[in-house]
Amino acid sequence: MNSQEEINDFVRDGYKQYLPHLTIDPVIFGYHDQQLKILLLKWIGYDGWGLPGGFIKRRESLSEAAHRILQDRTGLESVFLQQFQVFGDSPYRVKERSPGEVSGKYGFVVEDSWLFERTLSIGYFALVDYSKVTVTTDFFTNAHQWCDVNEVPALLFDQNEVVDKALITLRHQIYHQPIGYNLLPEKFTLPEIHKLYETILGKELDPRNFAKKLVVLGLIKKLDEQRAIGPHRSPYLYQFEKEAYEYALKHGIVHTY
Amino acid sequence: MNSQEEINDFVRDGYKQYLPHLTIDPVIFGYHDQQLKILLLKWIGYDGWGLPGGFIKRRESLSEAAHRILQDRTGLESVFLQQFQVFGDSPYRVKERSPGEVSGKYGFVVEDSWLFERTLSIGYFALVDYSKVTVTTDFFTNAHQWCDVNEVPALLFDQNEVVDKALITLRHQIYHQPIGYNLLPEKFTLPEIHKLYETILGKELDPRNFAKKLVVLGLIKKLDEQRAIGPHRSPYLYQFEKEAYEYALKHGIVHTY
DNA sequence: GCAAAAGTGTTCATACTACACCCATGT
DNA sequence: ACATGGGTGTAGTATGAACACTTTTGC
Repeated sequence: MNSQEEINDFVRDGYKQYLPHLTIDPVIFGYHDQQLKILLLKWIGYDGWGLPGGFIKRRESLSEAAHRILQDRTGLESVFLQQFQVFGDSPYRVKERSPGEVSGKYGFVVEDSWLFERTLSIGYFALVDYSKVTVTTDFFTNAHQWCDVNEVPALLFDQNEVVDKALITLRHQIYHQPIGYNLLPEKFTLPEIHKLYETILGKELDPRNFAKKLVVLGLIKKLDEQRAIGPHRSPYLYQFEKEAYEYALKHGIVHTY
Repeated sequence: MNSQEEINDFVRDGYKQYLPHLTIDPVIFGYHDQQLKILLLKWIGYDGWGLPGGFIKRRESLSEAAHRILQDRTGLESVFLQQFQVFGDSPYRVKERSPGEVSGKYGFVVEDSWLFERTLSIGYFALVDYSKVTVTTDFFTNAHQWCDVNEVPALLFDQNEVVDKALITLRHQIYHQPIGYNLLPEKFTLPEIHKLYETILGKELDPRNFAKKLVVLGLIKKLDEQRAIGPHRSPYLYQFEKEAYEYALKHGIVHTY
C-alpha cells in the first residue's frame, strides 16, 4: 500500500474490506545476541513511536489476521504468537479521534473516515529471533527500531500499557510453558538457553538448578556433540525434546493445592 | 427494551449507539448450595440456549460495558469479572449471518441490519452467588436456567468453546488467585470454603492440607465463634484477611524456576 | 600457565502428600 | 448411645534454594 490512490482508497473505503473499531497490535519481542527488544515503528502524522498494528479483514479469522499482520511486518511465518488482552478502557480507546488529528499530516486532507472512529485493540505478543526479521514499513510508517524492553520510550495512545502487560504475560507464561523453540538454533548450548531465560525474566538464575530443572522436566536432551567457542571449554549441545515440549506447551507445567 | 418500537429502533439503528462487530459474552458462574452452574438464556429466533451477551456502547469503556451487561442481566454490581479471550476463529465468527436466519423469527421482517454482520466476541467470566441474582430477560430471550457446568447442552455458535475456555481459565486461576470473597458469606466455615474449591476444581481436596494452606498463605483467619449446624459438632467461623486477599488477587501466588 | 567460560553435586529448608483418630452436637 | 460431620498432627517424600570448585580450551 504505497501509491497515493491506494492510500486514498484505504482511508475512504477501507471499512469495506476491514472490520472497523478493532485493531490487532502485536508486541513483537525479538531476542538476539542476548538482548530482548521490541519492534517499534515511527508513525507519520503522530510523530512518535508506536506498535505495529493492523486491521482484521472481513472474511478472515482472528488468528489469520494476527499472523498476516505479523508476517506483513516481519516476513516471518509460524512464530509463537498469542493473544493476551483486549484494550478498551483507556481514554484513548473510548473517544473518537478528531479529523484534525490525522488529516493534513499525510499531505492530504480527509474530512471524515472510518479511521477516526473509536478503536479497541486486541493485544498479541510474539517471540521472534530478530536477526531473521526483515521489517517492512508502509505509507503510514517511515522508520523502525528494535528497542530494548527496559528503555521503551513514550508510545502512542495507551501502548505503553500494552507493552507492559505483554511483558508481564510473557514472564508469567514462561513459568508455565516452555519457550525457546523459535528463538534458538535447533542445537543450542546450556549457556545459551540459560541466558535466554535470564534475559526474558530480567534476573539471574542459578545455572545448575536451571539446567537440572529443564532436564528433569524432560524438555531438552543432551547430544553427543560440542561446539567450539574459542579459547574456552566447549559446551555440549542440546536439543528440545519435541514431544515433551509440545505437551508442555499445550498443557502447561505445574499445579498444586 | 421491550416495546416494538424500541426493538425496531435497535435492529435498524442500534449501530448508532453501539459498536458493531463486537459483543461481550459473559460466562456467569454461579455457586450456591455446593453446586457450580452457569447462566444460560433461551434466545428467541435461534430456538436454543446461549450465553447472555451484549454490545459495547460507543462512549463507554470496555470494562464499563462488561459490568453493565452483567448488571442488566443479574442485578449484581461489583462482582469478580474478568476478560479472558477474544473469539474470532470459529466459522460462526467469520461469516455474516443471513437475514433469513433472524428475520421473521421475531414476528417481523428485517431486510438488512448491523446485527447480521460478523461479530467477534470478547469472553468474560464472572463469579457470583446465584441465590442473589435476579435474572432479567428481554425481547430476544424468553427463559433462563442455571445449568450445571457438567451438563451444558449444545449452545449457539461457538459458545460451548467459550464456556470450556472460561472453565479452564477459572480452574487455572484458582491456583494463582484467591477466590470466594463474592461467593461466601462474610463469615464462613472451613467445610464451606473447602467444598467451594472442590466444586470449582471438580475434584476432592484433602481437608487438612487445604485448611493448612489457606492459613499459611494468610488468606483466612479463624474467629472465636462457631456456627450451630444441627446435630453435629459446631464448626468454627473464618473470615478472609482482606489485605492478604487483595494482595494475592493483585500479585498472584507462587512462582519458581 | 593463564584467562575465560563450562560443567557438575550436596546440603538444607521448605512445601506437598498421605493418612486415621477423636470430638462435639442433637436426637 | 449413636450417627453425623468437624477438627486436628505427623512422618515421609519431593522439590526448590544456596553454594564453590574443577575442567577444558586457545593463546
